[in-house]
Amino acid sequence: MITIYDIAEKAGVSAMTVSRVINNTGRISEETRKRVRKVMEELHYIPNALARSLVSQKTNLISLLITDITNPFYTTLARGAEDAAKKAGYRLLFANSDEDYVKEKDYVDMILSTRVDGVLFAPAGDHSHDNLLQLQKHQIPFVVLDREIPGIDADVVLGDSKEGARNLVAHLIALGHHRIALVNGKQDVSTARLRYTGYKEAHLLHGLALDESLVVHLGFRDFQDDSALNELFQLNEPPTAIFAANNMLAVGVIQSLRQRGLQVPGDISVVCFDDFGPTGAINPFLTVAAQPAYQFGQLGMQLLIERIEGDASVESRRIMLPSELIIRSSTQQLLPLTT
Amino acid sequence: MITIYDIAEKAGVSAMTVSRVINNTGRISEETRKRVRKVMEELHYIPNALARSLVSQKTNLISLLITDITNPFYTTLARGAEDAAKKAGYRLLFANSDEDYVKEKDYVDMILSTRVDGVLFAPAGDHSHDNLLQLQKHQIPFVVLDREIPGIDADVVLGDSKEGARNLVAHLIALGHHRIALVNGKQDVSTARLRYTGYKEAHLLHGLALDESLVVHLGFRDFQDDSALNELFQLNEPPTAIFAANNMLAVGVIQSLRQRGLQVPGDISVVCFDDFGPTGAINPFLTVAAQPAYQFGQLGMQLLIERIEGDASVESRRIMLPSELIIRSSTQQLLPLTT
DNA sequence: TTGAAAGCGCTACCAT
DNA sequence: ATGGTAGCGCTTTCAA
Repeated sequence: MITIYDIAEKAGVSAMTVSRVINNTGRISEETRKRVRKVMEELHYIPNALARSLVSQKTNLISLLITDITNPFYTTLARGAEDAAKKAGYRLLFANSDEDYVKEKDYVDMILSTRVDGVLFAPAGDHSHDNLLQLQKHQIPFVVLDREIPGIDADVVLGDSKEGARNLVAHLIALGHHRIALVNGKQDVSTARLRYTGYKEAHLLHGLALDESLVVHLGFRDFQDDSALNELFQLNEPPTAIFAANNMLAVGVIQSLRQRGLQVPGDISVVCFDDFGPTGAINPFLTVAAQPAYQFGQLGMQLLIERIEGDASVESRRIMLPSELIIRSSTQQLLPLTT
Repeated sequence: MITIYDIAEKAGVSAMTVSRVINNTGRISEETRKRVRKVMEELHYIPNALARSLVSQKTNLISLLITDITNPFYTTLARGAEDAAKKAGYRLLFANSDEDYVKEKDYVDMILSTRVDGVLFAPAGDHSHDNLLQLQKHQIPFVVLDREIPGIDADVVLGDSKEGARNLVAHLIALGHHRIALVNGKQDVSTARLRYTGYKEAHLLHGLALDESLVVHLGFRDFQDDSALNELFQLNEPPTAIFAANNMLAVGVIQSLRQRGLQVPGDISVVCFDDFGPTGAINPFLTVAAQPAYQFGQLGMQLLIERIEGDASVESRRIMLPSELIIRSSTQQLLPLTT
């Protein structure tokens, strides 16, 4: 491996001078600079980031932890984060927790030993608390994304889950639906709780009675089989519309409905939180509350870099991004029953 | 920051003993081991991977370079790579070249200075040659994914583009289509070339004349506007079917057809290479040649780790994964014209 | 079973 | 404008 000493020797200067040329620090004569540069190129010299980081205590690495890399919401978010990181000269260390607290903990350990400069953290849920605390204890700056964790005071970029849910359900109510099922994520996730709240608020607001038998709690990725929907359709008065609390659940719901021979929106209307990314454009079908995923990543990264490079003692910031109600063809006016 | 010296002092041993406890090397009395372990926990000690790597010359980092993180083919591939890496104790340094040779070069420089143990490299195209050579020059093991690069001798995991294309086109021909357009990626990408070859072979095989005016060369992500399709529909005998050379192009094609008021498959059939990941299940619509994306990543990572840990002088391996023809509702029998 | 010394490749600090 | 020295946190090597 070529080191600055190899360069120094061949260029007839000291290692320090080479270091200065690499970092553009201190005063170096134009002539020396050129000579050193030339030798560096001849020897195909590449600075060793490891050594550099060890002494500078700065890795220029930021860890991005997401919960599901196959979910377009998170990949779009990742692009936003990546673009912002690159612009500021940071590399991304990538991790995927799979909505699993144990995997998440493993990654936190990795992150800690890697000495990243900061972490962009999309937590699996409330129990991520301990993992976040672990970061805090070791003074690693982080920004929380998408899900708020009770008891953790940190910069956070959130979507407005309550309002988005309210709009989605209000839209269904306006179409005449009053038996609206909610297929939700687990209640240890703030977004699931808030979407539930929004769902309830919309009912309240429009004078609709709540029926808890219409609410199904799954995990945001737990739509393995559709037995969970069985109860829904065995009710005396089954739902005429379903609100899926995120895009992955919506995929499961739609598949399940298809298997049951139910047409969307003919037999039942469906809405969900989150859009489907670029490939969703192939068939813009579902009525959704679309979150600005790219901005989640971009803004989060900006906040994080400010923390890293600026005054770390600034008060925590809380950014809430609105979602956009996009009405498509999965919802329609409820037709009067011909019973 | 807590170091092994802090631990050593508090435990009343030398730093070396602490190091041995951490790494489970050498012979240590059970008593000492326990004492050291206890102090490490009390002080919340986390080994510094930087320092460790600097001396061991091993980072346990593998860089995964893909061309498009919003493409489900690559995200599914990434999951495969991640799972295999994790199993073997490697972390993933993530990079996204955006099908851009310059971005790719920037990332290669980063990779080089980071001293990763290896690179899983999905190249932008033939001109990635120089970037790959750069890795070779610095003796970084790598495995090439998805696209073969002329002049680069390395392990490579490929899909069978030629056969997949042949099957897709043969399927269309069997349905009675004989005016089949190809909307392809750029010709500096091996998969685009091979899909073109497969397209031609299918024509040949089934005694169909080739018409170059039916072939449109875009980039795999360059479907900004649909003017490219104008010529296709101004032909005397416009196509009755379109073969999009990958999933992202298919999205563009479908959108464009919709804007032109053409029904798929009623007015025109569409097929493409690559499937659409989990969210595609919401509306399994397109007839595709689906590649085993997860396996691309998993196998590639396995090959890479073998290279890193095993005998680096083993001859290059070339794995070709078949694609699966999945017939869905975007293709139908060509109806006789009623002119 | 344990420890001391040297050094991985680089930069901060103090000299000149 | 340039160089020497020390040290970042760890492991390798040799010694006890």
